[in-house]
Amino acid sequence: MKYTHHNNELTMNDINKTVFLKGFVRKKRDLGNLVFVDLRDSEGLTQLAFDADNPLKAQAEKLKTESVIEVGGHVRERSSKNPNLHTGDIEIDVDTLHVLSLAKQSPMLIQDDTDALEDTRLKYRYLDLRRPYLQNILKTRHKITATIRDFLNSQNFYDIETPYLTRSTPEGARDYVVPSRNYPGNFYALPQSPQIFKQLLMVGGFEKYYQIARCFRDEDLRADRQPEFTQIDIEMAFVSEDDVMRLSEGMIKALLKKIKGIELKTPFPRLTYQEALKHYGTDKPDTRFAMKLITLNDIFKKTDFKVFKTVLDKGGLIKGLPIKNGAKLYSRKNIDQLTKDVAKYGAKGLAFFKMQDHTLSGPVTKFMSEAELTMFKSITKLEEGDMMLVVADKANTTNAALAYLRNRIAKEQGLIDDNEFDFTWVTDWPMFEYNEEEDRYQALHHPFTKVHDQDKDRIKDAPSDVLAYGYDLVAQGQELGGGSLRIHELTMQNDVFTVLGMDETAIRQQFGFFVDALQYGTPPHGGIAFGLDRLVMILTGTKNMRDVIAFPKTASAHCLLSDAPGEVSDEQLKALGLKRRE
RNA sequence: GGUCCUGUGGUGUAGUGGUUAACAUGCCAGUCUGUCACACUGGAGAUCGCGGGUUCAAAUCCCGUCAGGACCGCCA
Repeated sequence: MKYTHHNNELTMNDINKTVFLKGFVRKKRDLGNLVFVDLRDSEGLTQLAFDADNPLKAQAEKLKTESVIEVGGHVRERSSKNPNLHTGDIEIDVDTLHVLSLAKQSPMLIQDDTDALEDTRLKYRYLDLRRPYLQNILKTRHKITATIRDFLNSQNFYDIETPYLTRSTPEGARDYVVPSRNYPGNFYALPQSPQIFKQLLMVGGFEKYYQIARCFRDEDLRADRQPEFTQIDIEMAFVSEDDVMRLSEGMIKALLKKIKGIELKTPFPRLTYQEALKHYGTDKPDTRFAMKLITLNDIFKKTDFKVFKTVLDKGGLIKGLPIKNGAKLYSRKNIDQLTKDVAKYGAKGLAFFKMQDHTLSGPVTKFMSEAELTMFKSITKLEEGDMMLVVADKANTTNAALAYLRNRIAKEQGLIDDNEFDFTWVTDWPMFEYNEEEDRYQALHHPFTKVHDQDKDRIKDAPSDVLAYGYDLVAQGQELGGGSLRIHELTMQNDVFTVLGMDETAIRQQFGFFVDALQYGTPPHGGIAFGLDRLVMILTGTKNMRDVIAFPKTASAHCLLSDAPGEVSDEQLKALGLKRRE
């Protein structure tokens, strides 16, 4: 099929040219003795005109919406122009028309303001994808990956693929698992990330590696989490934390310039993990607005207020979220609602303090001494009309609840500028975190993260105090990427495995090949991985991850288009050595 | 695993105990020479997600179930 132009191209400069166009019939306007057809392709719209004396007019009247057609004709000036359309000054006087593919009635309107609900859109994703909105996002996604590849190629990185069929490893997310035909009863696992393989590439002597790699995690989903997602995976030998962060900043800077025309300032600000938690209650703070949390433990050291006293006796945390002019903005009823909403984070209550008529009021003030009130005012620096929401609970609960409130209230009060791009590093992560339910330590980042030099001799003695060379890149309150320097010495790696509760047998069995590799000369190395899907969301202003993926899955990991997952035949099961239960 | 929201012509919605199940859009037919959300006239199109229960009577109330969504847990 030949065509001479796309549908966004023709203008007054092309008058009288003979052209061939193709595309979908977007809309037909039949005025009786005159028929107009909007022709849509991936680039835009062109209007076709069929006059009263055009022998093709009868055929045009019968055209079905979304059919694929091919037309030939010549470009002419419109007698009434459409200033909203790039090709709005011209139209095509058609002299050949072929229907290449007849369309039956579409289950949804193929326009940006489609009225279809998301499950319909996912079932007929190929129709949904015709909408300019999704076309533009996926085109931007392409531009983003192209820019990233250009940037990393220019820095002498090699793009190397790693296996999708690999080995299940303990720790981390639940694996997607693939049965082996050659080894009945054994399974491959799809990678949660290329972590081990990219480290082995460093051992293999490649000093700069990257890959835009698919990753798979069989966990419950969210608006910003899909079961398969894409990472921009980077690893480098002989580098410091600063080297990796500087490279990442260069890449993000190049992206924002190319995609948004924004000149970002580098280096990005840095916060330690401890600072982030202290000021924002979360390891992924939205730093586009202030509203820093204030720790209030000191004020209530000797309090008579039972709720607070109990919390402090158990080593808990009392923190406040200051809200400028909040005293009038938030009524008792509003606060009751916030209290309810914060319960899902485990917070059992929400106290408030209001500064009105230069007096501190609130349900807790009557339990406070004059000295405590004075101290409260001087620590919180509340001004006339301000309010403070206070949570007293286990540290994790207090932080989670207040971090939620901070984001929510900032949104409600319009404190967030959606066009502001704010990238921040969160550094100095603890190596381990204690899991109370399972009564064991877990790696906060992953078990291959290198610990700070000054901590390396006390990994086994004081796991909770050990810090790691880890760094996350946070933007708009989302974790965009994370990385670390990696362990390249066997002793440190073994110490970490030991803290994680693995004895020598377990280490051999699960990571034997990896531990072996470390013993043949391992360049010190480190790297980072960015969530491509989230990056595209931020750069296209999309709230829903499904909109940045061509064929996404539902919140229950179901593909409505192909109806995956589906059953397999008894023959297939037999070949794999598998049996159905019951 | 848990909490909450939603499910009504092709599509999106209205309908809180008795309606001819309403509206918009799309679709079909007709009129129309400058539309571009064309306009106008007429028409077809609904097992009210599914199963059970309450009731003289259920789209509507109750229970269960399925599907979609948001969130908590989970996601090294």
